[in-house]
Amino acid sequence: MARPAASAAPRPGTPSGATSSTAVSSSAATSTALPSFALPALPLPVGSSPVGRQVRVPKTAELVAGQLRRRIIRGELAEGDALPPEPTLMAQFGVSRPTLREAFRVLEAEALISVRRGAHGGARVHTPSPAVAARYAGLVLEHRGATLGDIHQASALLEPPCAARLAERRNPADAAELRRCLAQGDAAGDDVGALAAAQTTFHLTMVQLTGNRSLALVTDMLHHLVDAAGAQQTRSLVLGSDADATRATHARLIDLIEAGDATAAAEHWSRHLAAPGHAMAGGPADTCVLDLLG
Amino acid sequence: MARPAASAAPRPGTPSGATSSTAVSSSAATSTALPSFALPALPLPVGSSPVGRQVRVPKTAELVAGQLRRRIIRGELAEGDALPPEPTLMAQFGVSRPTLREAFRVLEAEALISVRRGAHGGARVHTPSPAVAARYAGLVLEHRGATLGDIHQASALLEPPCAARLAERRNPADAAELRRCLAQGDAAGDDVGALAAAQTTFHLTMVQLTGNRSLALVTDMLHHLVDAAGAQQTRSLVLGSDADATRATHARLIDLIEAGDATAAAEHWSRHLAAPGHAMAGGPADTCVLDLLG
DNA sequence: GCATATTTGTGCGTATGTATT
DNA sequence: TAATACATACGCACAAATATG
Repeated sequence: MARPAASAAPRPGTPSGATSSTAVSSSAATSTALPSFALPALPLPVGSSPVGRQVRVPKTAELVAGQLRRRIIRGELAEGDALPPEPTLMAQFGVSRPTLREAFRVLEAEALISVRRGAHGGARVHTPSPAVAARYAGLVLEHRGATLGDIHQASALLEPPCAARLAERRNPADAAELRRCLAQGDAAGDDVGALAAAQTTFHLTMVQLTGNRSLALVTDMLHHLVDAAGAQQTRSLVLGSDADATRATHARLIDLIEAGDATAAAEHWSRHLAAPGHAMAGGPADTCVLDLLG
Repeated sequence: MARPAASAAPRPGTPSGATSSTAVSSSAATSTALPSFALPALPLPVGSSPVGRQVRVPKTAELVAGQLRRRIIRGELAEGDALPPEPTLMAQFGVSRPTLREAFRVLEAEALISVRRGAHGGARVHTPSPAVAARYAGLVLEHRGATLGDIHQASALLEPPCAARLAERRNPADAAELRRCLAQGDAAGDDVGALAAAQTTFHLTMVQLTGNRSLALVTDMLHHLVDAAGAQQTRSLVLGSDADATRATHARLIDLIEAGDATAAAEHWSRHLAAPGHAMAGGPADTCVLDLLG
């Protein structure tokens, strides 16, 4: 005997009686409050050309995590929303507690939820953050032995074209936004942390104004990585040159953008990023391999 | 009673008697074969300026996953290596099976291990792949409503400077490597899948030859995303223009690199990526928001 | 301080899949 | 082809830690 009530969901993945692929999708609540989700037929990620593809039977927890993940990414579950308590979710998904907890750990590792215990605890939803994307990219880079200078070089190659694009379109709002970042740095005063953050924000904002979300994300990820790496090891290099010089350089970029001189803006920014104080190009960071995760 | 043997590890995270931060680091094996890892004092990822930082007590499974993850990233565990069976790991880490399984699910979601059951099954180690990094970046982008065209624009802005750099340094080996990619595409023949793969490889190789691992990773991620998105929805757009034209364009880039004309190479590549056939700039993909994960 | 709600970690049993014989 | 042994997958129930009011 044992496994007396294996719940309604008959372990998807095994081709039992799943003839109708159209999920039941019960219209709202019947009487008990268990309508929301149910594990549908698995998508079976078959790939490309070779007809026979390696099959990887997805574990139940993976399916549950996938369901919740999709709802979060789609925006059906927004930042701060509370997920139902464990017993409710167990009933809704038709899985046991260990399985549900496995799904929770996965989503928690992706920073898509955070689980607190105690009264009024439970799982809370979070917006997918560039920091997590950066973390995984950092894993790959660390495994490949990339250096800190490598990452900075990438920024140095990526950002100048963005500056050029801003100069080309010559939108007054862009310059205004950048000046606001400049002011934010001025307001930082003695707080070196706030000053560094403001300078990072300047770079990121510049790319964001381009309007390209992918470039903005990549830039954000790269800056996250230098922050994470720099926080661990070489805390000294940060702000190598004095703040006044960088401020002036940033201000000059805004002028060039306003003037509409694309090539000058790109070249200016390229020089700025190659400067030893800021960029540590060819400097010590070039030989300093990443070591995130302690 | 119950919880009869809570094992040696007294649940790190609780500041019990962890006065000595230097881990014990037992010198190899004592007598029984459980020497390898033990959960050390948690790193406590305290952040930046504000002294009081939000504390997030790490779950045990998270710690176990972190240990294994680090060993994989550091290269101590290489591709294909088999992890010990569950009972052994349970003893080594001093955790129960559900906890260990939670850690397994996390690492499996990160594609750092794959667990098969049955005889000679168990967890097998995998190299961190750009595909996973791309998946998480894709989550962020999808949540932010980025379009397929957005991603392509990023590539279009990122790759030309790489072409310029190759032209500047004028290394014969670079041209040779690119010609090999070209030949690979020629060998594809009628197989459109192989042809598309070869063309993607050309782009990626071009960036890889730059020597910058971060740029290579980012480029790889972007291409992974268009592949994943394109595989789902608009399978038609792929290879919009005929293959001969793109082949000629690719070949021309090699010539410009060999000639050492950096600006021409960059401009040529920029035009190539902006071409409607290849780039779908301003085309239908511009309004086509990402929809990975079904 | 105490009651309550909620997650956390654990032990153990059964089911199922996989390779070997 | 069938039997068998191995290893994970999933389930249930209990005790402990924890945060709220």
